Amino acid sequence: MSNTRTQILDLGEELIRTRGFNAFSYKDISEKLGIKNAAVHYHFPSKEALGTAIIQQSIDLFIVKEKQWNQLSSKEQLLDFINIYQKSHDKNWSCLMGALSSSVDSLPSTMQNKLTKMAEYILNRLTQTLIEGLKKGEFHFDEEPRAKAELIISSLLSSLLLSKVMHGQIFESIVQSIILSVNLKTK
Amino acid sequence: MSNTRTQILDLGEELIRTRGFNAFSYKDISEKLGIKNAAVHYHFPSKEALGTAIIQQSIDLFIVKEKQWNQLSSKEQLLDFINIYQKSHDKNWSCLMGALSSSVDSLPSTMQNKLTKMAEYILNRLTQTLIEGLKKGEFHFDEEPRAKAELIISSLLSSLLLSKVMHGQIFESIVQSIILSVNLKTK
DNA sequence: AAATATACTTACTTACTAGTAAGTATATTT
DNA sequence: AAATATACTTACTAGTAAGTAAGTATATTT
Repeated sequence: MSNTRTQILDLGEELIRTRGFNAFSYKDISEKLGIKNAAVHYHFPSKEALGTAIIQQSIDLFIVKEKQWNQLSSKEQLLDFINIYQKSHDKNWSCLMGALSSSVDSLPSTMQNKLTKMAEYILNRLTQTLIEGLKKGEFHFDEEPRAKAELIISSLLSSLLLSKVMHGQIFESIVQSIILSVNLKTK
Repeated sequence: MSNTRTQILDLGEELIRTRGFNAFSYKDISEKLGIKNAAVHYHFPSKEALGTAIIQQSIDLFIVKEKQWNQLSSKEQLLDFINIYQKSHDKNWSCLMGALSSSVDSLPSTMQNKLTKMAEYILNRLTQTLIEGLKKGEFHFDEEPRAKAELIISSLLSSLLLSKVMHGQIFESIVQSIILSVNLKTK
């Protein structure tokens, strides 16, 4: 796998997560990487192919993370999950799901389907972490684990989006709320 | 104010909330309304002008709603707020904030600024409702009202986005979580 | 050494984008 | 009745979009 291909994928992801899928062009990528737009088409024949590859890369990355989770406590798994969003927040990027779901009706169906798979994959995995953490007594909450997972993912996704628009510390505030709501003692 | 102007505003809002600001053109609007693209430019000289007018329309609508709230209990205010999102969910639309914040870095600064104002306006108003509801004993929760308002807005915004991508009842599930978390007895 | 595969560039096409200048029909005001 | 304002259409421009066909330099394989 060439370096250029990786650079295109990474820059494409950045552009999607800061500007949105429909707000960047192959020219944006080729100029920044010092290549011609046809070179981008060489690696990714269509924007649809690039888009799906970027989503797939994100899924692959999560699968790697997930494997590491098996060695961690449920509490550590949740904190590691939150940390993914923390890193995005530090760069003032939204998450891929937040970036793409808002314009999903304008996306090619291959991207829509991959996005659906990604969402369900991540939600299922976080639900699993919550179920196990409850069983082991690491978490304490009354809601259904799946509903709790939906709430956690939703609020993290939005807090990245709203951080870009609002002043104040909404991301930090949301993270605090999440941690309190599963009864984790972090101090 | 002409009917065409209103139709452009409404269709523009629909396009933003289903496809995103960068995924529609004046052609999409003119064709659907049976007019020429120059007619759209007559009412809104630039896409930036159209975009800011759409955000402003949304703010104006919220201000009207807000005035009605003064006659309602805090509980009713919250349910009415949730109902705004319910109506969007019924149409499978995202909210304007969710639709625009994800691509905020690609938007003209006038739109960015108006979006910031809208976010802070709505968040302040919901915080006020929560503070009053707490004081009057209509709500029961331990968190800071502003943090609670952030969590409610975030989770509603995201649940609209994720509804477009995931199967299942995430919107309904999130609404239930919110209602439980302020200790409203709805039954 | 020749053939082939990889990673591009050059040069282009077609289609669409926002935006504009000038003209026209109709309604409203003076 | 004439002047003006409103709400458009016609016809265009300049720029950008995604995408492609054909060529080239370099590395790898046979």
